[in-house]
Amino acid sequence: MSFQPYGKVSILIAVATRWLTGEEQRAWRAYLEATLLLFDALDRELQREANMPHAYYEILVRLSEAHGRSLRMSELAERTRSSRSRLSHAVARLEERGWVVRRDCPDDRRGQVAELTDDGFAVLAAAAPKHVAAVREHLIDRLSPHQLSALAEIGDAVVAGLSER
Amino acid sequence: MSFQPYGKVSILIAVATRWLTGEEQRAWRAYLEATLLLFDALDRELQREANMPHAYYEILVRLSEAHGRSLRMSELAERTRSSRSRLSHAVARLEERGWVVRRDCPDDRRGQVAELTDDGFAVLAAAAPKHVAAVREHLIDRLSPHQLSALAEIGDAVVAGLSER
DNA sequence: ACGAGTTGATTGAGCTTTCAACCTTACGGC
DNA sequence: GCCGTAAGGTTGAAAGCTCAATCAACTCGT
Repeated sequence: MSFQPYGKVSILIAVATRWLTGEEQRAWRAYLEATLLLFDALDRELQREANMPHAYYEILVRLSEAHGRSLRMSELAERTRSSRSRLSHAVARLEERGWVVRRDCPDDRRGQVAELTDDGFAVLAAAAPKHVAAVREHLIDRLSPHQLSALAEIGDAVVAGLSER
Repeated sequence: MSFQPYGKVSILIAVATRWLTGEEQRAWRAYLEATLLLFDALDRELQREANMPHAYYEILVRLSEAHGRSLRMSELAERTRSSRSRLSHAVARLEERGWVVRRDCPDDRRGQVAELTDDGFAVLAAAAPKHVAAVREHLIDRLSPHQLSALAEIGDAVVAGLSER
């Protein structure tokens, strides 16, 4: 019987590990596999059609939805679930392309505000239809209404556990 | 009314885009957010505890489960849902660390076989408990049995759509 | 048996992400 | 007001991933 890094019952040195049961393993692996495939597909599609990775698209999305199409860097980082460092680098690239501008924050001299430019908005508007179509084709349209709401609840449960401090 | 890159009904130049409905958008965003948070957490945990990214862990897992703890590169790439290029780079790093060895494939002279070493196995065995605990804590234990089976089915549906040639 | 096309795998360049270090500015207590 | 600490944000280096190019070996049709 070989070692099973998700499923084996194995008495070891330190703590008794609660390995995954068959059902749990099946769910985790299906989810993992689906997510790898889906994100790869979406990333490739966006790269091909709009010349940006998905993370950049999400930055543009969040900015486009914000009042004045602008957000504090820290706020933008939270909304995109990105590290500050990642966001800093990404916004620097977006700024080079003229899709975003950074300005000083009026009420906090440490702060920076990122704002979506008209060019950036146009790029987003041009990219959105194909991206949404891909999300639909690969995820949404493959699920029943019941599965769709289950997915939302599952997502919420996971987010609730991880988004605290 | 502002542009909504997932949800707006907008008549544009070329094709009528089927934007996401409120429900659909909610599911997609919850799933997206959950996945970003979860994968980040798992990656950081693995990096901290075992000094490897999650993709490397999965390579070791798949090898550990295979007959003779070894697999053709192309087979390993498929099972880990990785590109060949990514796998090549990754196995090169794993080989540097002595966790994997590559040898020529006996029946196809183009082929390479990756094999998990004893060291690699030991590293995997040492990393597994904490990794499984993290998967459990952040995902599995937050879901009801019903949600768990729903997640498996959702995953299967998405995989079915994307894994075809 | 031979050439065209395909498959298996690797490589290097360029880009993104991570991590830790850093600087500046704000805040809270005394 | 001053000091210690926390918060906002950036930076550079190291590491991983992607893409296109490459090369060798296999397959199939004729």
